[in-house]
Amino acid sequence: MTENRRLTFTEEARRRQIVDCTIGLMSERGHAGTSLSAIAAAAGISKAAVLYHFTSKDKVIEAALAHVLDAYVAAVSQQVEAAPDAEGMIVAYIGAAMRHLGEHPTHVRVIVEVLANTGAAAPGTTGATQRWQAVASMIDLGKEAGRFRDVDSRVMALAIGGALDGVVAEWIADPTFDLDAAATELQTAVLLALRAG
Amino acid sequence: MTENRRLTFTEEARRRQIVDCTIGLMSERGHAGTSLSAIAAAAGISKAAVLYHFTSKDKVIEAALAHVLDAYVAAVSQQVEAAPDAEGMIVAYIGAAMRHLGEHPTHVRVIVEVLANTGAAAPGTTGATQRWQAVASMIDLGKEAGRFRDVDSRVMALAIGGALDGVVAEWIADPTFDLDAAATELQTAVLLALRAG
DNA sequence: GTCTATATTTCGATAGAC
DNA sequence: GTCTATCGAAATATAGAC
Repeated sequence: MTENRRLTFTEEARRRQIVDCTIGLMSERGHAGTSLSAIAAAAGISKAAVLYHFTSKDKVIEAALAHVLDAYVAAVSQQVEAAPDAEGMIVAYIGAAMRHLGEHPTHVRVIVEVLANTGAAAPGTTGATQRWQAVASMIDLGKEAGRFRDVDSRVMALAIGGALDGVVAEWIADPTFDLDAAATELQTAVLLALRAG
Repeated sequence: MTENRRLTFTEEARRRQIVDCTIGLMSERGHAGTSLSAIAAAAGISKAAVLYHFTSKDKVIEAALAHVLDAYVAAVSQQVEAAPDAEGMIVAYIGAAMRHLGEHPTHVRVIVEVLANTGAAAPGTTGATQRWQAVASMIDLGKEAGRFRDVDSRVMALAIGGALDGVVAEWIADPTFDLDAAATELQTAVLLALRAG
């Protein structure tokens, strides 16, 4: 038993290590540009060693995508759930998303690819749909409470998500870009665009 | 002379044909996933034939990126220049951009990649920077005229560009999505977010 | 000037040593 | 159970036929 747990533990550590390296490479070259050899080299092991822990290259990519999305959803939902009303949720969402992406710059490009590929690369979970639906329901909440205009919540949710990506992508390209200030600016703008009256 | 012009003409036609096929493939698999063989097959010629007209695969990709960006800029700037004031320019920009992308769906993914790669794949022209600067100067114009709030025009320009991409990407994934209605919704939202008072 | 045939490298995956 | 050695396919690029 003790032996089993030790093996499982190191196995998980290896998988985690491989996934981390893969995310790093994907953030530089994109998923199609990330070769198995590159992953193996980055992890300091051989190609076949990678393919032992995962059955194919696609499985590695899949695991990396899942890890990135999970981290994003976890970081964001935690903040959103603590908000009292629709406006607070939107503000919390924008703030949490940008903070998370700022703390995990290698995740940004991967997230954008997941959304761009529209589930083709992440079979089962259509990341894009998941994301806009979460924001759309926040907007619907605000509409029901009479705080927001009668907007198309799907369109606005997609726009907010895209705006986030656009701003964060610029920060990736230019690290001197003030991400905190941008988050504040975005929060204000979105509320102005949504508010009733 | 006549012979020279004829040769140049067919040469240009070939290049154009190759570029068109490349854009189609890139829109499906992304730039790293688009192989020289696939391009050649799509164009109905051999790999080496492609490499005669362009010196390397990267040059083909580069030409495709340039073509897509040029078409985008041309379509948009034409509409924007006809607008009388800052608000009209913003509205025209959003409308023209979404109409253009709607008419050229294969360009969408390529444009997003250009921006995501931040010039790494398109040496010389940093597409992302070009794009936000154009919108930012429209916003600055509105600020000077006292029509817009004192926003950070760079942040807002990036957000607007990102919002466009997000909405259009959804339309690609779901063709039943009403792009015209979304454009109207976006125009309204952006003006609300920018307007002074 | 245009493209076929070929060379070289790198890819993802398997079989089998330890 | 873990990884080295190796395979066949597909990648890009070149050399030379027409």
